[in-house]
Amino acid sequence: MAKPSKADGKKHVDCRYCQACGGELCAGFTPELARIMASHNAGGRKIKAGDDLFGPDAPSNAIFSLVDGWAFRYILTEDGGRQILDFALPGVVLGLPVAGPAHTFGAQALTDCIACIIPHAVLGPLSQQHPEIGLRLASLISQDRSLAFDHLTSIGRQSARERVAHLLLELFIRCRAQWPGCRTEEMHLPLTQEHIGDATGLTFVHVNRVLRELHQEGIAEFHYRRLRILDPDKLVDVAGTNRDLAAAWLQERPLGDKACIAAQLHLASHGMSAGPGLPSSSWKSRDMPVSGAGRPSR
Amino acid sequence: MAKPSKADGKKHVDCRYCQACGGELCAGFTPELARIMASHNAGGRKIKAGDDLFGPDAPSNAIFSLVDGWAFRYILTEDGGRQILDFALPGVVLGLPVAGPAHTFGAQALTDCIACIIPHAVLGPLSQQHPEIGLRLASLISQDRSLAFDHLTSIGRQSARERVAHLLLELFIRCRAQWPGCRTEEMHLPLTQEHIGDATGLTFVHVNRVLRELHQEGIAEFHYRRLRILDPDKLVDVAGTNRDLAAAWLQERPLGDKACIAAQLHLASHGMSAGPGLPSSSWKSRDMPVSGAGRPSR
DNA sequence: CGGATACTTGATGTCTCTCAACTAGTGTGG
DNA sequence: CCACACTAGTTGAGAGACATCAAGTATCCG
Repeated sequence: MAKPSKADGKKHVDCRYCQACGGELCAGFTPELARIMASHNAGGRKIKAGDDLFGPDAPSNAIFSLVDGWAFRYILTEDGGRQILDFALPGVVLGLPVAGPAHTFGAQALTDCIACIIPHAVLGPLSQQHPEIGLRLASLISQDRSLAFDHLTSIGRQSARERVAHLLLELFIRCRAQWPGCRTEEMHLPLTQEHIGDATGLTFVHVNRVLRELHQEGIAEFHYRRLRILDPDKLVDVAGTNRDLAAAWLQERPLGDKACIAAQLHLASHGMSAGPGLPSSSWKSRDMPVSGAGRPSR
Repeated sequence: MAKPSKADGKKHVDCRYCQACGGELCAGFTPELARIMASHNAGGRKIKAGDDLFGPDAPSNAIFSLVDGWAFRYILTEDGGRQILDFALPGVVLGLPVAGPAHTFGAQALTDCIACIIPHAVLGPLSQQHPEIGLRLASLISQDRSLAFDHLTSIGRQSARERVAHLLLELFIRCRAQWPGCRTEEMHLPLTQEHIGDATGLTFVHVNRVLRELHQEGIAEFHYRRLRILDPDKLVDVAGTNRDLAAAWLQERPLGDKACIAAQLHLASHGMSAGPGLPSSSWKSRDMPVSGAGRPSR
């Protein structure tokens, strides 16, 4: 994935191999436009797990399209707390232009990452020639916003138990949408319980207790970066997720009702992928793309 | 404001009188483009206080630019709860295109409202001819997102006291940015304590207790839809707001530091407006634009 | 294998919710 | 201009969810 084009020293990411192009920034663009986007790519930067893609006070001057790896966006509070705003899977576009001169949030890599960087400066002229870019950006930010609204509702109106279930389900569904070839109910989730706490507005101690509960009840298990969905139906139930939100997560693939989500998960666990399945050997390399931390075990 | 152009029966809003054009959708557009936008306006719809501009399950097929009045976006949870996502002042654009076919949220009028409606169907072709529209939309949604991120952080990481102070401060600052002529520390805020609760993830009972506290401590007072900032500095302090967020609220008008916010508020209370002040008689009509509920008293 | 990180568990405290009754303010219709 | 009904706000008591503090154990990774 994201093989460097031509020479290794050359920093351009070859969009033909860019996972990000599957679903996000360049999706649906003509090959010509995709090529143009690639030519404006300032570099396929590698970011190590734990490092910031950009800090909370960094100027907002470029688009980061996450080609490979996991990341999250966060805000630091004045009293030393951290709120995780959302998690970013490959294909997600971070660091979109904002109103002010700087972001109010930062983005940090959870695993080693590769990001495709397009300076804002080229966006204006580029979108003049290719108007679809503006609308594409609007659509991407709109997805961010939907997710943010969803988290807001979860944190504001759900119990700890529901919030944690909600987050696990969200990440599981997004993962499956991202890697359709992955046909297992067990996945690598490069988070700590502290990340879950910071995303759900809880302490990691309490997250731990909630996870124990969910495990004891046979609903889901999360332990040292491995997530197992034990009972999809119950999980959907506890998460209190409505079908619309799930549909939004699945991006352009609306579901009929809640049962459908569970059905999807069942399909997953029973190895009956909906789309044309990838060879089973390939899920590993796609699910755990780049980092050492991304390895299932060793 | 928003006088119907030409005949009263004709539904078009004359953009020359549209407050919304001051800061949002059409801001910075050439007069020609503004005229084109106006010509695509499907009608200046009036919505009564308490009615939905669009419901949570309504198809997402048009842009609602709020010309006059207050509104809020919300999500209803499965267990009958409501989460208010954000409040919309005149100029805000609601109902932007989303990824899926329907919104996952609804929008409800707090006061009588006038909205300018532009069908999504015309956006594609229009943005082909006028590429700046796409980027403008992206920028507007990005502002939504910033606000959502901010609320997320407040709900996830602040105490009840801080959350309420934070919301009051946000609304106060946004109001002042909206109506620069308004030079008083007392304003009309068409909310109930229940709205505040639903926005901050608290019960209205607890909101009430927090408001009593803030009042007793001489920080702020909110009572029957009137907000009074008693001590701007303390309020900023309690809200735990950092300058970046405040700058984002003030849209394109970044502040130096926290003291600046307080300074702004002081200016407000002392009648020293920064910009070219409006005649003092005009603030009333601008602050309480349309509705009966919007009247200071009678 | 050893240090560092992540996870686990218990005891205790507190913030916020729930339930319930009551009061104040608003707006309508006479 | 007043009375009434309705909505919004107020207050108290008690319970529960979650945080905090503190000490331990498991897992990872070099």
